[in-house]
Amino acid sequence: MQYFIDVILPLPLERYFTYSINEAEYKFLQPGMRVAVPFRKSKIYTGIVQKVHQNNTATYEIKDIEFIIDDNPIVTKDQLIFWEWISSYYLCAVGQVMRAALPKSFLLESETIILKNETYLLNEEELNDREYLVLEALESRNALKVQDVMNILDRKSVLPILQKMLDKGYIILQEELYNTYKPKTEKFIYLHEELKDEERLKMILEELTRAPKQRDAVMTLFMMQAGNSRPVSKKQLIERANVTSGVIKSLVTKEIVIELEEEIDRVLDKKEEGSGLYTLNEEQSVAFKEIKNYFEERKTVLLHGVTSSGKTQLYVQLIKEQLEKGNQALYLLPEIALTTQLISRLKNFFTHQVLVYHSRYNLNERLEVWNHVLHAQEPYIIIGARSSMLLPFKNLGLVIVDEEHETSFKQYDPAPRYHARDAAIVLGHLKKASVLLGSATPALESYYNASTGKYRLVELKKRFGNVLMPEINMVDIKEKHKRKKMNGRFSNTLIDSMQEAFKNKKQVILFQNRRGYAPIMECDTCGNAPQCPNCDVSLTYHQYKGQLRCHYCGYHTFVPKECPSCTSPSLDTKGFGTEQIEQEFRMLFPNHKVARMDLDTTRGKNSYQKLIHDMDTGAIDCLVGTQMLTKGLDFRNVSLVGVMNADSMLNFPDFRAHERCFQLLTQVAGRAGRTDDRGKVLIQSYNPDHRILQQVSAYDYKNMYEEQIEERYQFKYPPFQRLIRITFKHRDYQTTLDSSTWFVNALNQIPHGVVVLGPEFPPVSRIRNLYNIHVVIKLAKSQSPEQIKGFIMKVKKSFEAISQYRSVRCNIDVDAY
DNA sequence: AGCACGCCGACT
DNA sequence: GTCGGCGTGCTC
Repeated sequence: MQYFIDVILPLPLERYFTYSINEAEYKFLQPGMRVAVPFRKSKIYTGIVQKVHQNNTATYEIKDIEFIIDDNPIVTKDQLIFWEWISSYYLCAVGQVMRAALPKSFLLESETIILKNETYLLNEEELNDREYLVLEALESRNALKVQDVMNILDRKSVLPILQKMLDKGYIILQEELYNTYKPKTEKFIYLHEELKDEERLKMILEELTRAPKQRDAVMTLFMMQAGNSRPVSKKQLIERANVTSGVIKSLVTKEIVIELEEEIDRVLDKKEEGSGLYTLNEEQSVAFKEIKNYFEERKTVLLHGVTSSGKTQLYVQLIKEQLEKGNQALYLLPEIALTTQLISRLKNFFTHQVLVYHSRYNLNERLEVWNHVLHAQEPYIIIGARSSMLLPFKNLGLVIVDEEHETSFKQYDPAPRYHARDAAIVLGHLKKASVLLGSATPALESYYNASTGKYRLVELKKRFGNVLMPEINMVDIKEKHKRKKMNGRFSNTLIDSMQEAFKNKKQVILFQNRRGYAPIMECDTCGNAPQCPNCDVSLTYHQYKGQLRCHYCGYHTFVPKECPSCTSPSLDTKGFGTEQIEQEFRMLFPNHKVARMDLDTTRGKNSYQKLIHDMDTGAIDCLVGTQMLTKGLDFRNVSLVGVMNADSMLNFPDFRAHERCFQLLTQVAGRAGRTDDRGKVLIQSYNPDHRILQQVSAYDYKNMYEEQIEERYQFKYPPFQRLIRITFKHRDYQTTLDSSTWFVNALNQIPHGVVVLGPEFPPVSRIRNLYNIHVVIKLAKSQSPEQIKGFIMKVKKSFEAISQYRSVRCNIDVDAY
């Protein structure tokens, strides 16, 4: 009898790989377990068992597995189904989904190790220089990695040399498997068993009279142990007893105390009871009941609640109910919204364990979260970004996607290019869990789904505590310029309102969706503007750093003193970014503190947290920032929000530009007046009568929705048609164009009746020296996406077989954002 | 993807 | 000759 397994490997290959196993392994192995398998010449990879079976239809030689890694599956059956769905819907290999889902620490990979062959008696005469160098290095270090040999010989290709040395018998090559996961340990100190009774303890203490520090330590330990069931860590003891580790060491030698190293949990902190108990107000209670009714119908619910209407309180209640039933609950948020403040606030609400999962977690922490979710000893609430939906849920009862309109829920690179909101709904179906989408400015797609009955709509129209929505006013800066009422980028209206806010000891937020000082530096004489050498964009002027920077590839140079083209010294800037606003603020309000929040100021590890903290404590009077400001920040004392220029957002060449502008402006506006007093918002624009700006100031989401959805219908965009975007990238212009043209022609030869647009250069057509071309496929809802996707993959396969186009990168992005 | 293999031009 | 570049095929 022969036995086989099909294995998923973490590679972008469109198939499973079959390995043979023995009978015992056949009985033991289950889908979802990890196995180490040989792959290619000598490498060893980690695979996930997808299927255990006995059908050998293979025409090739099947290898045996190396060994089994797990005793129990670490990936659930539902996950395997989910991976399969992601792979087929978003057109990528299952292996890529596996890569994205599994914490890296789960993936053991082998590395070639070079050892000296001790049994070979070599004479130095026969060695050439390189061989001598390698063997000499092996004398001092008994093992080398391939990388080490590269460094020693100072050249790239060392494998042929090593191969020769292997043939001659000088060295031995070995594949070493790495397991990067290391449990975290901490040292704990226990009183020796025999000293537990007080009599003995007293004796010891008397013996220690001549060592007062040691005596202190023992007493402190005794007290700490008495008042607490938890073991005392060495660190704690040293701190409390105010002794050095040497003191503890002598106590260990005297066998008065015992030191034990124990594994500790990285991700579950010892839980103090959750305290935050909310009572829902009337509007919230009604919404709460509605949501629960719709969940009974097994419908996805869209919660459309104005900013600061208390959506979070509803989430907390719904999650609590699930936890009480013993279910897990998943709370998805955009990465940037996952701040320490928010997480600790949420943790406060729950008596149950809270697990957090996002990109700032290191590999070991992620692995521990995975294991906790998988083994689910008790109900957990999992708070996380996009990728946390790929965790091994057991009994998932509820998924909440907060700020569901956020485009960062769509992953772009690398594949799988999935949308966490859409995939969460599929996950919900699979796990029979309820799904709630929440936003103050829902994505048109979601609102459309709610209006057609695919989802159910629940609304919160009032702010919590009956705070009024901020008053939004337009400032016509064309007019202001004419009347000379502008001071730099600030209109007199804005300045007056800021003065008033500061007078009332309130804070101000200024929004400008562009970082740096100015997006373009230009020569007054010849009009030349420095471009990025690698990308097809102008360099942004960063005054603070004295640099010109490219926002696409990170290229930067010093600011030239004169025009590089005509040597004229009169260089000027065009447009403006947050740096310029910050600078002008300092001139206008020299007595007030200003800070800037954009990618440049939040790069450091804690800088983001610090800005939020300074804002909370009032150390900052005014915060200038980019759209980073809009992501779920909750400042209590902001009374005024100023939008420096709304026009750049309106003139963006994208069919979602208007929707995004509405969302962005509504979200920044929502930062104003979140507590008692009514906040104020001023939007400066050259086009104050623009429909979108009018809709923003009137809080008329409905109207915006109806107009935009009409346009989407007219021009055949989502949600009426699906978009699949194929991107071609290559360093050569002509190759990029030729290859994409070939692809479009091939697609058009298949009778399918879908619209293929392109090839077309996107607005920034060269990034990091790669030319980009887009081809967009528009799919009517009536057309079978499976069939079309099948066609696309077929064309892609033929495409990849063409040798001239081999080096062209070709990405498929389903439901591109 | 990523790696071995093989072919080719450019050097000591 | 030998080094390193790049195109091609293939992974159970």
